[in-house]
Amino acid sequence: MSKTTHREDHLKALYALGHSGAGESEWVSTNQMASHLGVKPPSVTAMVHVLTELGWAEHRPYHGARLTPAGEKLALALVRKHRLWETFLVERLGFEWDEVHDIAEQLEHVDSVALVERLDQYLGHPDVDPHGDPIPKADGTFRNMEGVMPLSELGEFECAVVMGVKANDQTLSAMRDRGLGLGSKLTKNDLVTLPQAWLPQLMVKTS
Amino acid sequence: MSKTTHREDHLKALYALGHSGAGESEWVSTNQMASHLGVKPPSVTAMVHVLTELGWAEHRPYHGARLTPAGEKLALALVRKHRLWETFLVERLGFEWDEVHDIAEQLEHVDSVALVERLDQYLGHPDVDPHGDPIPKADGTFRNMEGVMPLSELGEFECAVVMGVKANDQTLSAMRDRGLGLGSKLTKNDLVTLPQAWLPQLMVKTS
DNA sequence: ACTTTTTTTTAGTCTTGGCTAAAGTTGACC
DNA sequence: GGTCAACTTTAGCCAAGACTAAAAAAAAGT
Repeated sequence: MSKTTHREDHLKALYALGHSGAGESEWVSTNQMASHLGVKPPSVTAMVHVLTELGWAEHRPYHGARLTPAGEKLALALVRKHRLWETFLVERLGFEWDEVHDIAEQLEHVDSVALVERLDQYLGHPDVDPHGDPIPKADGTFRNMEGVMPLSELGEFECAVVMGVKANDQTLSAMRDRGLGLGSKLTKNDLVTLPQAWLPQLMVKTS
Repeated sequence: MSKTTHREDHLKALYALGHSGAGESEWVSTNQMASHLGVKPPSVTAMVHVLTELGWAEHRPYHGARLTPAGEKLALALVRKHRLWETFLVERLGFEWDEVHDIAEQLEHVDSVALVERLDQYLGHPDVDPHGDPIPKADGTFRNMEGVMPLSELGEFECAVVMGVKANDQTLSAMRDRGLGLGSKLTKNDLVTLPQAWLPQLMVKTS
């Protein structure tokens, strides 16, 4: 692994372990980090010092470490890359959802802003990855998922907007042929005219 | 870079420098390797010893190194990955052919046989990459490149088709600006109007 | 409050791959 | 054949990140 990759792994661990709860960035213990990364505690201490030096983390000795805002931004970019690649592997290459983590783990360390942005565009700016985890946007914000649900669960509604689609290439292609895409407006009528199999795949929000 | 990535880089250098001519695997000098990899000669000597130990290269001191059949097989797998990723980047993500080398350089080190095979399938088992270089098959064989030669060696001809380009990113970009690409048709007239430096770089076939 | 256990940090070593400087080979030119 | 230049290898050092063992701090138990 490159120097950069090592740092990125520790950043991601800090992010993953510090955001398990709902709130802000929490203090993460050295032991937690070590077992998460499959490494011994002294190695973590050393790397935390490096991250602190870089301004990406802060360290309270014998207490733990947590990301600074700068570190959090970098961690979010990594999460974004990871989830975009997982989405690609499942939706385009046909992997199963449980096969992609290790591969995405490698792909996420590829360094190219242009690559990430083109991949995002190619995938249709997905809001969530194949596991249902939200994909951060380029600016580090998450799409507001408030009120977004499958069309099949919507019940009574007048007008809804397509916020996302969970379907394979073939279905996506068929949907596109019917003029369906992100932002498409749907009415009650579509509930009966659209193929019934699509209803749970269309993530929508009333408007 | 990981241990593996370093070894792979040296394997690829041995392959690239040892197959510039048409024939078999040639002896490659330490200096050649070093300048190709952007590294000092002693570092190359050390890594060649490692590759020798692994049975991937043989070393004649003060003479050079070359791949063993086992090493060649591994190198071909890397070339395959590199060219498949380049094809993906250009054909699916919309990159220009002069933008993709550095990214593919990173992607080729991702370790997953399943990923390469699915990518190959996703791209429709392409025979050549965006530069026209042949993509080795999984078994290490190439498509037939019969009749393809540099434009500079073509001699008399009426009409030729560009089958491949051997140039760095800058030159590729300049070629694109002149409307040159894979499949471009050339006439006798182009021999004088095109930059003379390009003639040995344009791999063509009469038609 | 004191002792004991757990956790964390520091100290020191190993591996890998880079480097410079020096020594050894090769080969070319008189 | 001898000398000199170029190239290659060896020797010895540095950096990064892993590890073990030992010291230091915090937490827990009595």
